[in-house]
Parts: sequence; structure tokens; C-alpha cells
Amino acid sequence: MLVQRRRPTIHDVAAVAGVSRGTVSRLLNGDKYVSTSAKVAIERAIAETGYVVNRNARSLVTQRTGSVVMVLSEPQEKLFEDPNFSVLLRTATRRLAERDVSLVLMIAADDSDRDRVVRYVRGGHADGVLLISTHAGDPLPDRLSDIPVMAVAQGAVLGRENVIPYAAADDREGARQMTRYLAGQGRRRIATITGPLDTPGGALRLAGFCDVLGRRAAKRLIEHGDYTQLGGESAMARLLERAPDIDAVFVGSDLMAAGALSTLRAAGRRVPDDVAVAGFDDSAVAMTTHPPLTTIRQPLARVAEETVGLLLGLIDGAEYTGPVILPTELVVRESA
Amino acid sequence: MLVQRRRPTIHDVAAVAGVSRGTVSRLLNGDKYVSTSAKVAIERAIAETGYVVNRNARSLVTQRTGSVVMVLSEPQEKLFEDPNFSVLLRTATRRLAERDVSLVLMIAADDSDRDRVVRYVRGGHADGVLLISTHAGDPLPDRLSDIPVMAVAQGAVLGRENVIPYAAADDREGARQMTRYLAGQGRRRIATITGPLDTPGGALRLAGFCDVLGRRAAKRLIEHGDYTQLGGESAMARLLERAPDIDAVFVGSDLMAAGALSTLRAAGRRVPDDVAVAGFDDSAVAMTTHPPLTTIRQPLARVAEETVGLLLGLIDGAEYTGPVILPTELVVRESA
DNA sequence: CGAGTCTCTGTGAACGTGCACAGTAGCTCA
DNA sequence: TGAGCTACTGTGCACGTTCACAGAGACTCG
Repeated sequence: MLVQRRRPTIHDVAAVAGVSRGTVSRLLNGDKYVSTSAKVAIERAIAETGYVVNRNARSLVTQRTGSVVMVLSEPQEKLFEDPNFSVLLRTATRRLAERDVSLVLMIAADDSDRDRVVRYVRGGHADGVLLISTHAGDPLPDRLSDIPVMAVAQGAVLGRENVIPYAAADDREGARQMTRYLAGQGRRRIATITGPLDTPGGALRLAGFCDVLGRRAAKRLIEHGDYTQLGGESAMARLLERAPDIDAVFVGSDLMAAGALSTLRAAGRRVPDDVAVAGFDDSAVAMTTHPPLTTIRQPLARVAEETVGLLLGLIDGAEYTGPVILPTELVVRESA
Repeated sequence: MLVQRRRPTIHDVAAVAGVSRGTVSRLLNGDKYVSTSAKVAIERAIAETGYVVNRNARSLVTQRTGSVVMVLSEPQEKLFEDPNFSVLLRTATRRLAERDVSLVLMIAADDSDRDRVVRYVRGGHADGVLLISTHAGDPLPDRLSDIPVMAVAQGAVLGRENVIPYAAADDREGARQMTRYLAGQGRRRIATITGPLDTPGGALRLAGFCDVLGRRAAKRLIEHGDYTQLGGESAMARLLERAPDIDAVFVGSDLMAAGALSTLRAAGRRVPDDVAVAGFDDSAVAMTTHPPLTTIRQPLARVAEETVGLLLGLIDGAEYTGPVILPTELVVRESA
């Protein structure tokens, strides 16, 4: 490799290869009209100079950036504790890396964060936006839709299902599966602890629960949590107070279910003998609780993959044909 | 705001404000020689046109990118389950966003990943590199040091402590704290389950353990895990087999400690009565185990903050004065 | 054999900035 | 009054690419 204080440019490569920079550019961008002799000379020159294309210069003229911004909208900072997120991040990074698209991470918890995101995207620094855990009422989706950029969400954006394309696990059907299972086990007084109702996981899992039990019958046996363990504990306590005779509870997340287990244990209820406890997510915590949780597994990796695929497709000009909804799976352990 | 099909440039702003683009550029970059009349005119023009600076064009000339790449080197894909990582990611994002530096995320699990990272950095697309969980023997730090770019690690890069600047929790002293505590509780046969020895958490916590007990005495009571719950289970089983009379075990992570608890329970040992179990990290799982874990809390947010601060400082031309090591804290719960 | 293809190549212009430079106007002071 | 400041402004050029265009040579076919 040549000694170089300045980073080599396409001109240097062209000079070394004995061709013009146009030819080098053509080879780099996969144009078909490049002779094999030029091709080998250029490839050799690239290796020799250690050339790597300057993306800034490129996107200055192409108006394409080769990068995508992932926006995390999680005011309560709980997102990172969410195991689902880990899978998403890993999968997305991989999938994008394969296409040589780089991933910029941004957090949009307050207004100034959102301003920054909008400024960044308006500045044309990303070809697409990946919206993660965007709650109902978040102003970001609407602000983004004014900008000529592709946006896609993981999980439905409640209230904007028809505006923002998305991929998601079938939360509603998953909740139905679990509720049916509990009923099938002979449980008669089935309660539920939901996540926040402005999240798809909160609203849709409750909807699935009600689909099976009927809104009427279930009305009095609904409590709301915030996806934290402590939230699960207190929701379970409220539930026990209001309806001491419950014999099953479907909890909207494994972490909250772990909290519910503590409350039940403290109250002297045996699980599953007195009260069956069911979670949702099949996260790592589901196996560390005592007893291990019966739960619903989401195909998280596939959801993430489909989300990224959707975005990449749209950027390439594909047509959006509706959300991608993936099936869930019941995992029976000991808690129910 | 004006109707615009093309994104407004600095020329447009200059035209609207009735000044030259040089003056606009000066205002944007904080040059002191801008008259107040020009200033208000330009600010009004920026608001009116919705102008936002094109970073590509800017970094084309400045050779600065305003972005930093975070490289995750975790071959076993376990990183994302690591709660420490969540804190890091959150803190880093925030801290960088304050300075309007954007964060690009890359995974470097195999050689082709590493090539991609090197290509990216060599291409001049980042002002700095944040190395996360880089193991001993990873070729990346050396490859990066050939490139004129600042690199900083979170946690020591074993074998390259003097090459790559870093910030970290005081793993070794934390391990000493815990070992002393166990000894102080009257435990006589204290074993340890370490993390992988090519990670600082594995090597340094073991070192701290040996500092207190002496390498000799402890020799036979060391088992190695891989930071997973299952790894903790099997390491504990091996330990029980080799030394059935142990009355305490210092486990290198909470997750492995959770595994150790299962094994002990299955073996009919009471915790902490028969065997004391101590973890490390004070992660979320420490409170969900039964009994809750006595563990070592790391100042993760501060570590992350210092890591990012270090990098930002170096980019701005500050001198590196040695690693930043932050103190840990003993958290006593019920398991020991 | 001339016109029309196909393959391949080089060149000028443009993308949107920052920076160095040259310049102007007003002020101070000898 | 003129030299030397200070405060401010405009302009040309460079950064490293891609793209449209023009053109050269070889080959095909009526």
C-alpha cells in the first residue's frame, strides 16, 4: 500500500489504473459497460491505494445517504430493559449491514429530542426512519409524514395504523390463545393486568382477552400496569383486593408477571394451584421466576426482520401492501 | 414557510436575507464578525425557508463528520441481554445528542463485520470510535490504531490497556469488597464462578477474589461460566461436585448467580443458610431471584458518561491522562 | 459499403458547504 | 490628513463524487 497522508480519492485510483475517474465510478456503481481489462486494473489500483469511497461526496450528488435512523420513543426510559428491544437492535443492525446501510440511533423522549430528529431527517441525512415503540398520541409520526422520507414502525402506531407502515407480532391473537388456554384449564375467574393502553401491547392484548371472555364479563377484572415489575406487583395487589376469588391472571408482560408472582406469594396464594399466572413475551425472566412462567412467545427476530425489510423495500420504491402480522406461540411452563 | 420542492441551501437563505452566503456561513459557525442587523435578517430567513445545514457538504470540506460509531464486539450475541449495555446505550445517546453528534451503531462479531467497520472508519465517516465489550485478542483495536481516528473503550481492552483509552467500573476492587464481605460473614469455604477470562469482568473480578483469599487457597474453588444463566447452573453443579462443603460462592454476574441458585435449590441446599450466593452488576434480575441477590452495584451510567466524555475530549484535542476508574458499591440483600 | 447498432471511454458540470483572501467603511491617533 | 486599526462583507476555489453527454472503435446487416 502506498504511503499516504491524504486519503486516496477516485482520481488517485483512476491515475494508478490508467483510466478516467468516470470508468472507476462506473465500476464502483455496477455499470455494465466496463471492459474486463479496465476492471482488473481498477481493482488492483483500489487494493494498492487502499481507496474507500467518500459517502459524503457521493450523497451530496445522489441525494441518497445509505443510512437509516432508528428512533426510540420511550418517555419512561424503560425500553432498554425490554428484552424485545435487544433482539430488534441486533436483527436490524445485521440486516442493514448486509446491505451496507448504516444505522443511526436517536432517542425521542421529549420535544427537544423530537426537534432534533426532525431536523436530522429534514436535513436529508437518512433515507428512512425506523420508529420503535411509538405510543398513541406521539406527535413524531405526523411531523415525519410532512417530510419526503420513508418511515416504518415496529408494532402498530395506535391511531396511525393506516399512515405508518408496520410489522408486528399478532398481539391480539396471542392474547386470545392464552385466554382460551386458561379457560380450557378450567379457570373460571380470569383477570388481566395490561400494559399501558397507549401501547399496542397494552391495547391489543386487552382486546384479545376481551374477545374471548366478552367485554361485560371481564369488566371488573382488569388492572393496568406499566410494564415494570413493581407495576405488576401493585396491580396484582389491587386485583386481589377487588376480587379475592380470582383463580387466574393473564399478565401483559413477563416482567409484570414476575411482580404479580411476588404479590401472590406474599399473600399466601399458591401458583398455579390457587391462581394461575400467565405472562407474555417469553423473555429471559420467564425462566428465572419461581415457578417458571407460562407465556406467549413472539417471533421477535422475524418481526424485526420484516420491519427492516419493509423499510428497505419502500426506500427502493416498492409498494406498501399493508402491515405484516406474524403469529405467536403458546409456551406452557409451570405457572399456569 | 415557502413552498419548496428542492431543499433550501445556504444560497437561498443568503438571498432571502439579502447577504452573501459567506455571512450566513459565518453566523452558522459562530464567527464573531457578523453585524446584528445581518444576524436578525439571517435568522429570520432561516426560519422562513426552513433551512437546515447539509452535513455531507459540510464534512466534505471540513473533514469532520459530527458522528461517532459505536462498535459492539460480542461474538456470542449475549451482549444485548446484558442490562449494562442498555444503560450504556441510553447514556451515550443522550450525551452525544447534547453535542449534536450522531451515533452510528455497528456490530463486529466476525471478520467480515470487522472489515466493514474498518472500511467505514477508514472512509472517514466518523470522528471517533466507541469500543464496547471488546475481548482480549480481538484484532479490531490494532486495526483501528492504524487509522487516524480516536478510539475509546468502555471497560479495559485486556492486553491493550495502554493503547486504547477507557473508562470502567473498578471490577477488581468490587470483587475484593464482596469477597471480604463473605469472609466477614464467617464463610470459610468460598468459591467463585467467573465470567470468560478474556473479558475484563471475568479476569479482573477473579483477580480481586484472589487478592483477598490468596491464589493458593482459592485455587481449587474456581469455575468458569459464560455470563449466561445456564452457564451459571452448570458451573455451580461442577463446583458442588468438586467441593461439596463450600459455604459461599461469589458469582461474576447476576444472571449466572440466578443459574447458580437453581442448581443449589435442586441440590437441596438452602440459600443463604447452607451456601451464601453473591452476584455482580446489580441488574434487574437481582431482585427477581428467590432469594434476592446480594451483589455489587456498578456506576454504569457514570461509566458510560465518562467513556463518551473521554472520546469527545480526545476528538476536541484534549490530552489523555489515563483511564477513568469508578468505585463500586456493595448491595446486601438476602442471598448472602 | 454505408448506416446503424453496441460497447466502452473521457470530460464538464453540479451537488452545498467552509475557508482564505481581498476588500470596504468607519474610527482613532499621531 | 493619512496611516493603521477594527468590524464586517463578498467571492473564488476546493472538497470527492455521480451523471449526462459526446465520441471512438468494432461489429452487423441490408
